Amino acid sequence: MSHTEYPPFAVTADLVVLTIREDALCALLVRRAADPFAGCWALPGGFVGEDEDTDAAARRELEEETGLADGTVHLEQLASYGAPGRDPRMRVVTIAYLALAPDLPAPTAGSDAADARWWPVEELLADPGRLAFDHHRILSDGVARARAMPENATVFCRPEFTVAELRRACEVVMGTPLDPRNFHRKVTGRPGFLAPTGTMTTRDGGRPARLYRRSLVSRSSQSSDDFSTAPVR
Amino acid sequence: MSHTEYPPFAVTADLVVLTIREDALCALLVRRAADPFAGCWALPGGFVGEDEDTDAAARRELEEETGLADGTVHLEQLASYGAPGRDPRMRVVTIAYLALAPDLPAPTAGSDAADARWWPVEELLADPGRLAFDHHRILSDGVARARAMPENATVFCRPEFTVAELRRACEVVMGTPLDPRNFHRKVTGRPGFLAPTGTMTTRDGGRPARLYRRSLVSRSSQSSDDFSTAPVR
DNA sequence: TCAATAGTGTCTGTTAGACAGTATTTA
DNA sequence: TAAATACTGTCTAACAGACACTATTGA
Repeated sequence: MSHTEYPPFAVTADLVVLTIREDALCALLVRRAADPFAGCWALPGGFVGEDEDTDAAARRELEEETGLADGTVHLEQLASYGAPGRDPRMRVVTIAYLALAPDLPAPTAGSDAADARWWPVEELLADPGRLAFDHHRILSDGVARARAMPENATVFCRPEFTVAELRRACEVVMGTPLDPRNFHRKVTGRPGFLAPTGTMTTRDGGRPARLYRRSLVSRSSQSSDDFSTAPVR
Repeated sequence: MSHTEYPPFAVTADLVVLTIREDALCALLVRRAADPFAGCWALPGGFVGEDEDTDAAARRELEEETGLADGTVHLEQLASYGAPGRDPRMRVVTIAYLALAPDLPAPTAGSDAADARWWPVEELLADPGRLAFDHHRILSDGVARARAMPENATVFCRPEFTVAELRRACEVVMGTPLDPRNFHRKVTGRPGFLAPTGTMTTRDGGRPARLYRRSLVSRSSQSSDDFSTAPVR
């Protein structure tokens, strides 16, 4: 580019927020109050501020939408979407973020959202026309990413959780049943992955189970393989 | 955002183009002709056109810079970079792409580049102040991504290549020596990964080796594990 | 002949996954 | 006691990695 003229873009940070509710992977959607797509369900998000880092904008939107402090949530960049015409008003580039959150109370409707609620992703993915803009595609990409990293299923659990609870979270994310005994061995045998609290609980019934907390050991030292203990077809 | 006002951004598509030259992983850089950072080396790239898809802009820049037709090159989105102040002139959001290319003739200087050449990434990564803007960080992210997917090392090879040539490409990408025999068994034993051409070559010396072509079988059916046959320290 | 590289076979330790069996709670 | 869940042990098939060995070229 040899001269200083560049077309102006609007930039938004949009969120694929996933959680587990009633044994189903769910995504947070808001119902749009204004045109375009007024009344339609869409991913939460919004325009990036003039002096705002795009990552910071994502964190801000996340907190506005869920009320969640950072640290409880896993937040990472997903991808960018910049096809012309994806917003009928103007040229918009969207930077999508993937957020994995523990189960939350009913979400609060934001200022520009008529409504906000959790939807099972299976239902959403089955109907490509349900979401505004190209949000179906973004959601689909986000769910695929989440499924590819079941190691992060700990963020779907309470701060202190049992191995069985973590296993059920993994099962929901992956969509496959896992062998409880192999899962237990694998997950407890990985050094630095789970930190035992020393306490027990009987909230799952049966014999009391040890409670664990997510370990704070640096993630870099761990291989990123999953817990696939799928019992095969 | 309840009203229709959005700060304007410029959007660029920048490229981390990697190839292998003389057994070293190299990145394509251009020397900037204009301010800011005039005379400094930077990633190739440029502003996204008013009616241009961001992905298309990346492909266009790639072809302008390397003269390569699509199909010979592996191109994928890397990440977005949108911190305020990363371009001193104005607010710019950069969508970075990772391109893996076979060895190419000396690159042609573009219209806005005073010069263009390949640099060993090791040298570039060792000096964080060498590149313009935040391009050191982007390059670093791109190299990390490339190292994480040695399955794609075939794009660094000629259209028809031997197992040894593919192995050397993998070794360069991963930075580790690989056992030739185990590598051979693993790579030829993976169904649908390599397509034998039926011809042989002696260009590597010694006993003639079979030539292979990258197989066109859908990638989705393959597990994404690597070829790590590292002989350990 | 030797040197170099291609390609195959074989062994060993680790791991995934299947599943038996024991332990500890509530009803 | 039975039912439920937690946890441990063991077996097997597959696989990674180490390395011996044979095959086929050029010098």
